[in-house]
Amino acid sequence: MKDGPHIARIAALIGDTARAEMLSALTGGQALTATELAGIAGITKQTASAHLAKLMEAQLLQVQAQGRHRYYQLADDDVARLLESLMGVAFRAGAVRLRSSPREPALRSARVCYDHLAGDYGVQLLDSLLKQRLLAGTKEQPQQLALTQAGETFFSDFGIDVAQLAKARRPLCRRCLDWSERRHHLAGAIGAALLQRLFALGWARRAKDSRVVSFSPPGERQLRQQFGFSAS
Amino acid sequence: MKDGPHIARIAALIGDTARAEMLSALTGGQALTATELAGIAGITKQTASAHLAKLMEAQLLQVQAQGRHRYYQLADDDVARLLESLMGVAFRAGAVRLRSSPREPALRSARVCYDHLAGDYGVQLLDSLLKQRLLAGTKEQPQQLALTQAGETFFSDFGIDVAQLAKARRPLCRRCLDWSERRHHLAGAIGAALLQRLFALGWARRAKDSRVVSFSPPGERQLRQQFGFSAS
DNA sequence: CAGATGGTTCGCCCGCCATCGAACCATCTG
DNA sequence: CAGATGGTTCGATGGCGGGCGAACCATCTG
Repeated sequence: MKDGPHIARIAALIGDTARAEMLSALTGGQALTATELAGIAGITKQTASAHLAKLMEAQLLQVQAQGRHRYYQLADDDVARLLESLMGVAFRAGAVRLRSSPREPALRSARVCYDHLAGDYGVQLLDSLLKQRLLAGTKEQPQQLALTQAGETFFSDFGIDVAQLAKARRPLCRRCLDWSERRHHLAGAIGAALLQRLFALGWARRAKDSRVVSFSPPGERQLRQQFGFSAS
Repeated sequence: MKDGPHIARIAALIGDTARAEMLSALTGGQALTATELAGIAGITKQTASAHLAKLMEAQLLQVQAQGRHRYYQLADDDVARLLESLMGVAFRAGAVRLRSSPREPALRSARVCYDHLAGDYGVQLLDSLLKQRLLAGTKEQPQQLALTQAGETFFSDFGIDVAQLAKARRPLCRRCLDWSERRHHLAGAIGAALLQRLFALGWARRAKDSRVVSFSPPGERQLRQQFGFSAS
């Protein structure tokens, strides 16, 4: 009856409020230092240090030492997906954080998921790319997405160096399940590059200390026009 | 900084060894009674009862009272997916249950995932179905799978009443990520029906008290032949 | 009805783990 | 070098929650 991997260990790690807070913060994709994380979780450095050590041991995080700072990140986008998955279940269970209710609608509209765009905007964007056949499922493995010929030129025109991205180890296109919309949005190297590009163009920017992404009115217009999706 | 749903609550629930054990057992898809679950988790009925109450409150489980028995099940296949996702991360982190190492290879080969077939066999089966174009991604939403015309007749010939299944609320085809193979296998109503059919034909059966699925030698031959995949 | 079995409720105990203060190392600034 | 800031280690404390025994309700069997 004792089958499979030891779930409880991992779940218990995420199950502590402080650690969950840190992990959630890292879901934003930025690397954060230990003290920043301590601040976010509302605990002292010492305890944060202890927590981070545990998370490291379980390979949920990765560090990058830079001078006297230690930048923590999620180990992997598997971990990011797990966290989003948890949010999905928690969300449905009605366990939405009380204090942030004012910000919650904004989160559902557009937010950073690890390093790409999620929320209503993210979902609509993927839908639109698929409808225009700029992306498509590959033949052998439709769970993987691939750029079509048209898509490749489209993204190049949009200022994304597709060839460069394709060289990296990271999968180019990937689907990621959206907890608020319960549908997929675009992840992978292209997803990340696209979000970066949106920031660079000034169409959107990250809200301070939050995963919320807000579009400028002209940026939103441009987005809708170039990616061709209807008003929400 | 306090964004999104309250992850920790859910994770903490799963993070207790006893509860995790119960949930893992339910990942097998069968409904189990409270005392069975207590036995599996290695605790008394009373504490099991307390745990189950908590899991119910968080909407991770659903009950079905039948006489003096109460049959517990996972609330949803979202929950099942979450658990599989956790297994994936736990597995990678090297937290494989020690005591079951003898059974572990069997688990990786073929097991029940909620109500459909997972493991190496499950993955190969989906691959093969896709390669033969019996299944394909739909145009608008390639994340969803759909039966092709050929697939429909194939499954009908195999003894599965596709039309009947299509009537149900449940999605017909669905992808499910496999923690041991790190690739997808077939879930959804068809996935469930297929596994049932394999049992009914006597090609495979469930090991007692485990998620392991074992194929009979002729059953395996038949499977490889009819679904056309190479030896592993 | 009596007896057996499935589940729940209550109260108490105990162990684990998050938390912090204090002291300590490491790195950067000047 | 001194001072400041980032991070870790250690030890002590306190509280939460999982565990069980006992008693109780519910349902089925005869």
